[in-house]
Amino acid sequence: MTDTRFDPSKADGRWQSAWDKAGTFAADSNSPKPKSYILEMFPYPSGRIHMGHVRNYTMGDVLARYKKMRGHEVLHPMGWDAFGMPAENAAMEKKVHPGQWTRSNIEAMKAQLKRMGFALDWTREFATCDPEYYGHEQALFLDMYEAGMVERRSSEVNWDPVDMTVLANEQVIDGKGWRSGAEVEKRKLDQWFLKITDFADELLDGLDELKDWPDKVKLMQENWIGKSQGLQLRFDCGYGTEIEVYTTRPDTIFGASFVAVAPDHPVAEMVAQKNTEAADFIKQCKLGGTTAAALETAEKLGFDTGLRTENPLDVNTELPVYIANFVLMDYGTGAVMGVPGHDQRDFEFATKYGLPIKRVVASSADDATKPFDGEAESGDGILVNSGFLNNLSVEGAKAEVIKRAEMRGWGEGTTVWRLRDWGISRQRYWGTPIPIIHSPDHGPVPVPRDQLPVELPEDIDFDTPGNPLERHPTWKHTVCPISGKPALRETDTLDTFANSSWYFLRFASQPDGAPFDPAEIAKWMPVEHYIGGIEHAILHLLYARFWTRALADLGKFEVKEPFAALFTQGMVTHETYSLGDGSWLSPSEVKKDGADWVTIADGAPVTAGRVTKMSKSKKNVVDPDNIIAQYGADAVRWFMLSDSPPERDLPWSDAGIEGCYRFVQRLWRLFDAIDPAADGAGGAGGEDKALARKAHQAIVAVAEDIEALSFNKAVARIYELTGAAEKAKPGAARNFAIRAILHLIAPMMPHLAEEAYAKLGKSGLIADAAWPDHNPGMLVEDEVTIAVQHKGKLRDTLTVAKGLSKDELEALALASEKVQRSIDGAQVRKVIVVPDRLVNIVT
RNA sequence: GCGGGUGUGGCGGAAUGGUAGACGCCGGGGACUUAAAAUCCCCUGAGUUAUUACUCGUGUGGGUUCGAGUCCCACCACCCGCACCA
Repeated sequence: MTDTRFDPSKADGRWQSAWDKAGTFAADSNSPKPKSYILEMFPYPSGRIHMGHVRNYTMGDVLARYKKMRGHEVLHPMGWDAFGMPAENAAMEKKVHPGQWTRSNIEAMKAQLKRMGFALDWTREFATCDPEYYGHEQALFLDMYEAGMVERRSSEVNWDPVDMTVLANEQVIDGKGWRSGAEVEKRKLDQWFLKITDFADELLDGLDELKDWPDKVKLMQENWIGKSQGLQLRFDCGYGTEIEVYTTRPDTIFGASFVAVAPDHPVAEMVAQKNTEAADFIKQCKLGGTTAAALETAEKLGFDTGLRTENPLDVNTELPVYIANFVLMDYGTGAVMGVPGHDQRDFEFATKYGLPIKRVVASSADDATKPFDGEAESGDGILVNSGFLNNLSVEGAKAEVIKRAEMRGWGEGTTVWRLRDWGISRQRYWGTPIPIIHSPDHGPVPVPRDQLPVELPEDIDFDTPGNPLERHPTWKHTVCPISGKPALRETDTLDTFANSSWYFLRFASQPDGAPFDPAEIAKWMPVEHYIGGIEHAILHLLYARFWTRALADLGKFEVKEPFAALFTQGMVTHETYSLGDGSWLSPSEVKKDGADWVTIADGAPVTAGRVTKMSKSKKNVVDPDNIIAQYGADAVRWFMLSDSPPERDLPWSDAGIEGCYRFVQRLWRLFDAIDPAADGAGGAGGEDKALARKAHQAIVAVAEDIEALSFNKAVARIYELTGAAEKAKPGAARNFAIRAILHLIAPMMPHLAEEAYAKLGKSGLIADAAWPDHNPGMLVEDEVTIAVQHKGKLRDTLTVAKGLSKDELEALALASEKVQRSIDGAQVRKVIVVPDRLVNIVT
């Protein structure tokens, strides 16, 4: 009873080294135990760990430690998603080599992660910028290349005409280059693509197997893949010109009032050759960025080509052919038929250019002439004003039009995917070099396997914009592997999403001469729980699923889906602070003065603003390191798990972390209160039994909560049991409850748990201990509280023995004085009884 | 613009269609102390009221039901993603 305070500054480091020394968290693939692979999305080494990482890795850590207590052999690895643009930006701004910058960031962040006491297997650590890792990635790329999964074709990029460089979407701000401020243009380049569309069907169907993925993520992926059934039809424009159009609404064909093609459609280009106005319009369309959001929010512009076509089902209608900026060459056929009445985009376009808006779907035949209320109607109904389609349902009309088109030969029913092939070329230095040699005689040729990895040159400069690999004096000059004649290396590097598309396989096994070992993959994969941010719901997760399927197709292993269960956690948020001039202040620069906020420096008034995601730009960040130093890792971990459900945002608060620290100390005092002499004492009656029951219930409930990742509920249970144990009299039941609490918190507050475990004289580590057993007979309550309602409103509650019959409950409820007063002599018409729950009396 | 989500006290949140607000934070009152810190106890959705009790209350407006935070319809606000940020 000498240590009245738990001192994390001493205990944290002690147990972190103890785990390291014992190799507690090194995964043994030869263990006979059931395997659990717990993985959190690995971080980009930006320089500092942020609270989002802390939250993410704390959740995974609790699961990993819990599974270990449950007798599983756990793989819980960590590494670094180390390629990417920030390193190049640092190189330009701070004149430091991207590799050196990245390596020192990794070192700093690893030390921070260690201070959190995460149960990680550091023996499997790697960074994607390790030549060994990206060398294997190059080999996998060549495997895909040789299997016909890779293609080279022309595609648009954001081009900065002043800096003469390709820009990422995030570097385009309001259509202008972030550094030069120049108007960005779309420019076509030859680039490499992975043919993910060949897997579209599989990736869509595979979603059904993912029982433990959130429905919202599966729905987002489903919509992204975007399988649609429709009609591909041809419009004859005369002069031997035909426009192939794809539509998902063939039923509305009688409502068509124009045809529009993409600015880079062959027909648009043909028109532009003879018509300078058309050429100018297309040039206009090339301004601005390439993102879908930019294209779709831009004002809808069209150019009348002068070409005219006719509706194949309604030859009396002449349809103008437009070039339109909202039509995408990449989707469908690059041309659409415009039906303004039943498509909002077409409606706006038709309104702007004075084209007819015709109703062809209505809720009933009587509404055939009903005017539109300022917008298109895309809902269901029956066909009107549509000749032989009249009175058919939308679905029936679709089938009828497709049937007729196929019969007459002017179109056919087809499936179209929204998903596009994955452009993986990046005109940048800090990435995986694409292992291809451009031979003057043989075209693109794979780099021979024995020459892998193709390593990045170290001596590069970032003094001028553009790709340093392209400018390097010697690196790209090599010889053709076939002819031996001089040839040039591919200077594009792989999209960094490629690096994160197979890292989980490398964590599971890392043999010397191969990317991974199929036997080890079979032992560990799929990942049992994958945890990360919702922002990765589509791209990263779809690409990782694709690589896994592609590699399985190549016969590398059997697993088709990499992540059995997915969990997407919310962000860590914080209040924002700003001065009158709108400049942001960090939480460490402000303090509370009564009800107001002021600067610490000179007491100037501060406006406390909205609670938003912690971000450097708004300065509303709290550095985990400072918090760990002040409160210890366990208080921080507890905060990350408390209160907010893990899938929702977690608002950081100083009061909250202080509360967590107080709870750490409260537990420490409670653990001190175990009295081994009382273990044999105490009966099974009254309070003792109630506390013992609470403890048994908590053991079951906390386990269920952790398995469901409902950490906030587990935390609330532990608070409840702690409160009950504190109030209880010393005795066997109390000792049992306290020991249970010690084990229940072990995955969440491992340093405190180890310290208390040792102090209780236990040998070994609680990290290696088992989850406590419970007695099923101790779970059942023998009394229940019944709600008694009159006309749906609560009038009284009754505490009764569990399992009373409906009649008994009804009698008891009617006997209640409060209920009688409420009924006030009115006639009872109906009584609803839910056993062990409630009685509702209706008068 | 399109796709997906979220909305409950001062704050974070809990609640198989069945007692709304568990648990935590903040706040108020008290105990201990020379004093403070720490700790412990009590109160704490709003309103009316005798501490009895009643009314209102889960983003807004409708609906289904004996009973709706939960189900249905319409709307509002905010957040995430949109293919070269990771």
